[in-house]
Amino acid sequence: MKRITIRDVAREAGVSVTLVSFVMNAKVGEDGKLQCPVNAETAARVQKVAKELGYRRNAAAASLRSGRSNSIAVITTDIANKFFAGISRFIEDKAASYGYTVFFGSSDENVRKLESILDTLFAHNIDGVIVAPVEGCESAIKRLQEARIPVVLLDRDLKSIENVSKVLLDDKEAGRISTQLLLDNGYRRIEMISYSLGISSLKEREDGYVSCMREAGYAENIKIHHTTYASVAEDVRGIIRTALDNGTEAFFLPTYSLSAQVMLEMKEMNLSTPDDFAIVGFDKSNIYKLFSTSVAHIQQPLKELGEKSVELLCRQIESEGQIETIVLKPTLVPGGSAIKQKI
Amino acid sequence: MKRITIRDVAREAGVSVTLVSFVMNAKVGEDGKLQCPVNAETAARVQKVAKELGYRRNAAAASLRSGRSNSIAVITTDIANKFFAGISRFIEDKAASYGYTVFFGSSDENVRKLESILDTLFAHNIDGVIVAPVEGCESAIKRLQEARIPVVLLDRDLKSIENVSKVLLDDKEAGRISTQLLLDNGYRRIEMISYSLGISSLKEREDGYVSCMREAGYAENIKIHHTTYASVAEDVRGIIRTALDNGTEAFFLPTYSLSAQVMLEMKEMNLSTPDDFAIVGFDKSNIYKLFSTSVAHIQQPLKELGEKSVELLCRQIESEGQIETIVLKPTLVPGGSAIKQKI
DNA sequence: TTGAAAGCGATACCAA
DNA sequence: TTGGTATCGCTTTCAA
Repeated sequence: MKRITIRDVAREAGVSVTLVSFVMNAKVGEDGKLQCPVNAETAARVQKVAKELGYRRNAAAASLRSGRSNSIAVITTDIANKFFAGISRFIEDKAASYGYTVFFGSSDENVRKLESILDTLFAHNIDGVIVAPVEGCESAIKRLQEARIPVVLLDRDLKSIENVSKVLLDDKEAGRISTQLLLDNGYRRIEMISYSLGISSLKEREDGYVSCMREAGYAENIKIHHTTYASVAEDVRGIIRTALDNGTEAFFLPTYSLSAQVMLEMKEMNLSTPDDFAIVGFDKSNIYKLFSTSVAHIQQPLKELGEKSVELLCRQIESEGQIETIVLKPTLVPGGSAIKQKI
Repeated sequence: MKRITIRDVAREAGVSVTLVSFVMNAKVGEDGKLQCPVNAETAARVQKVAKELGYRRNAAAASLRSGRSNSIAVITTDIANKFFAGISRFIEDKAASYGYTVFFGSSDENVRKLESILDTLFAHNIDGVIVAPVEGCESAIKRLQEARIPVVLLDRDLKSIENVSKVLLDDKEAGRISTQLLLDNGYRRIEMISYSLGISSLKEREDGYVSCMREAGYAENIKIHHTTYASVAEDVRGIIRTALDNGTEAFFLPTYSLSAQVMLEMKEMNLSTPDDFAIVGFDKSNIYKLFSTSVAHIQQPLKELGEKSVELLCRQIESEGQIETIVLKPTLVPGGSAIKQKI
């Protein structure tokens, strides 16, 4: 079964391959008409023949000739991670609406892996990349830019990179409102557990916490514990034990996994919130509703994050140099875990 | 900045493009040597030059000429869904190890959407497809086969399709052991809530429940409630209310979303497990640990499911007609939600 | 072991 | 509005 080519369609329709190409690439205007320099009747005939013959464009040929591929890449740290999995879906749908197919890749917070994925994608002539940068990936991003591949940074900022669009959460604000909620409810000895990942989003969430504590006059209570993916379970256990002894009253947990880990540990140790600790978690999840006491948490606007990043990328692809940074606001979902303690 | 082509490398290395092509495509044998009909020294020189010049293969050109693309597609119903997001990650990694890049797509349980995704992928010359079939997609799958594109069915079976590899969970067994756990702990009035999706996996889980109940002599207690994604919240509430009145003792919940929904509703209604109902849930999640009482649940071997599907697909791509069906076993994770009721 | 040359199927340029 | 044709970069014969 031979593949139907543009030539077959041209022959059958009695026109040149040029016309067929025009018709097949024409966009439908707002008036419902095809936007291309082809006679409407001819165009209709070509479409009919193409359909009858079961013609499908060969993307490889188109890409070879045009240098574009109608596909974009999304590189997050882990597509199985709650936050990125949620966003990916919105990216996928939005990209499809622009006519782009999406390659997904997971970097595992690892520069080498990120570079190897980019290498593969280079070969595929991708038209643009949405990437959640990892520590130390600046040069990889710069190489993309040198190859004139449009880039959008998602979720994490790289201050040293210019000429990229960015779609970020107002992470500082997230840290602030979480801390403020705790302060408002009478907690003073508020601590934070974070990852030492060297990425802007966590850094900003920490900054938000710190500045809020400072402004409220509790600078001396500021304490940020740092852990890693590998040792989080163990570290969290230790942190909680110490906190019990030290009279810590509350924790701000700036990611889903940290929140889950703390909640698991509290369950294990038979601690309850807000009696033993008040907590504010991060990202949307059923766990916040299902915990013994509902847990207050920050919610990120996944849909906007995903869709905006596609929009900015497409804008760059279509007209080079259209750079923009979008910072979206977090929402604080209240919960029993951060209300005033019974005295 | 012009793109470096195979020609540039050839000129610089003083050899023909043919040789460069050979070298760039050579696989490294077990002995660490390149497996290609090229002098080892020449090959080394070519590799060196290619690296110096920063050569990157143009996948579009290669694909156009060879008809293959070194990329595969994975179409699940929703990449943001816990189960598929988890599996995707394993697929991605395994595919990379075989040298394949992966396109992901979400069908939303919708044949039309699945077909539209396949159309796009057709254009991209994909070498194979891993797909979680949806109700009524048989003809779409058959079209793939006619185009000689290798297919692996994942998670759900289509009895009427021949000549595909399949990677499935032993869903009937999952239904059986869940039900048996409840029976073993003294529950008799066990019911099930399921989706009316017309897919084999749910059907089999239901069959497992039914046959287990029957064999235990409680056929008259068999009851399966069916709901839909759109109305699950509302339906579950109703089902639970009715169950309270009717003296239902336990529920088997064959998906994560059903489990979560039931748990949310129970929390809302201030019901506890196993006192009000015993429950057995599905898929791995923190919610089962964090609920007031830990919840027993079925765990699927995500890693095996993902990796095996890539393996079977690659085997088919490499030697056409190598078909195999793999059925993996579920694991039952016990929990307080299904232990004997205090009397 | 090496090289020359013929396409793969589209797009894009130029001419009509 | 239409058509002819060079060309994108690679793989793949076939011949040397």
